[in-house]
Amino acid sequence: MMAETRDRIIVATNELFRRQGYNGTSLSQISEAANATIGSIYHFFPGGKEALGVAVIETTGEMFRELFESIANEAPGPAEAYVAFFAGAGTVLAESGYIDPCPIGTIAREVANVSEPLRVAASNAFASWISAATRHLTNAGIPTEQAEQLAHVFVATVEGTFVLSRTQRSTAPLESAGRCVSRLVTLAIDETQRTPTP
Amino acid sequence: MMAETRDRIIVATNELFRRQGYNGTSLSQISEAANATIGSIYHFFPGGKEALGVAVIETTGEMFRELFESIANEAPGPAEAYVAFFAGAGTVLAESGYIDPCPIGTIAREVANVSEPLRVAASNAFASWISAATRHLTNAGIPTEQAEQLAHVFVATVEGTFVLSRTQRSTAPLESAGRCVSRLVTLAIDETQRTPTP
DNA sequence: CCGTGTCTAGAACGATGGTTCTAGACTCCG
DNA sequence: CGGAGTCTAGAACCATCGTTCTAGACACGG
Repeated sequence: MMAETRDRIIVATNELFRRQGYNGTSLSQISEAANATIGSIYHFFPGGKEALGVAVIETTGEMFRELFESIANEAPGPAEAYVAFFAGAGTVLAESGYIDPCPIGTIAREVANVSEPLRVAASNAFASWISAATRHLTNAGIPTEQAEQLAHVFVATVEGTFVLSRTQRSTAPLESAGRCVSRLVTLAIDETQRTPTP
Repeated sequence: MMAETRDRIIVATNELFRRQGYNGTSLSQISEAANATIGSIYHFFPGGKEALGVAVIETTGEMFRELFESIANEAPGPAEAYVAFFAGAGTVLAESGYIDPCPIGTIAREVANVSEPLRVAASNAFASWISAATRHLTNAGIPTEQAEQLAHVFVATVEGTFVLSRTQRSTAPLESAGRCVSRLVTLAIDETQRTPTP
């Protein structure tokens, strides 16, 4: 009973943040969307809106990391994984009427210089994605340093295409990004195989 | 006299939006930072905060497009241009204490589903960057379709690395992105030269 | 000197923001 | 029953939001 309401609050907040950002969303909106009174929100998140934001970032961060890992595991190869990831994001984006698929980047840009707790939460979420992608790429045989570089670019491109595709209401940037990231990965693997580890 | 105040308002608003986003910035803050009364703001922007936001996006959009073009012209080759662009962005970011270098992406994510005028302004700004980059790449001999794809990825990566670098307070993502985008460009040019246009 | 147009000053408006607080309702173990 | 703990209801708080409005300051051609 208790976790149910808490989860409803987080889910509703997540969607509202994705649609209108952190500062553009009021607690009364959240209360209405989650079918929970403002008193309930403060009961579960005594730190108020900021604490709720941190919880949303942490939840979403884990969710995306798991999503990436499951797509990476199911894909026939590393290169295909990235195409599949961007393609999936495109479908979600278009189906939702071009609501932002990810609240983390939005919140980060709004408050990175204003709220340390929120900035740190976002930074941790990104870091977990980067290390998941790095792990995935080193498993494919790419040397650590280069894998980290590619992982950075992957995460950055994800966030960047979300802005671009959403603003232009088109999935074309996502598709381009999938192809390009996948090309970078195959290129790195080819190089590795030409010069095998001594 | 008149254009002076108007410019001061736009410059101050630009910086405040970069630091705290659109909804996180109040007109009273803008008024104070620009040394202009709220009456002045409404005199120059009768459409209120939204119209001011559109003006900021348009101004910044042109500024970045010109910046890209001048860097592209000065660089010894297409590949070097992108490394230089990301490196320059990194310097600006670090020097400013990791304030967002670009208000457009922030505003876009906050209000793309809430304010059509702002969404359209952001979309136009991005489109102008994409077409500038596409022009630059086709001039280097890359076929149109592939040039457009690369231009999409370039712009998306710029916006994405801004979020990432700012949140993590590190210029590493920007450097990785410069290297990777530049590698994609040289790769495309190499392919073009191997299979010259019939 | 006058008056027209541009720009600024700042009070006033209703609405809503996040937060706090006190009661009340519910569950569940004894 | 009963009472401790968990959760909800909703009024009340002050601050601030974006916007509007009316006066006044200033410049300048006649």
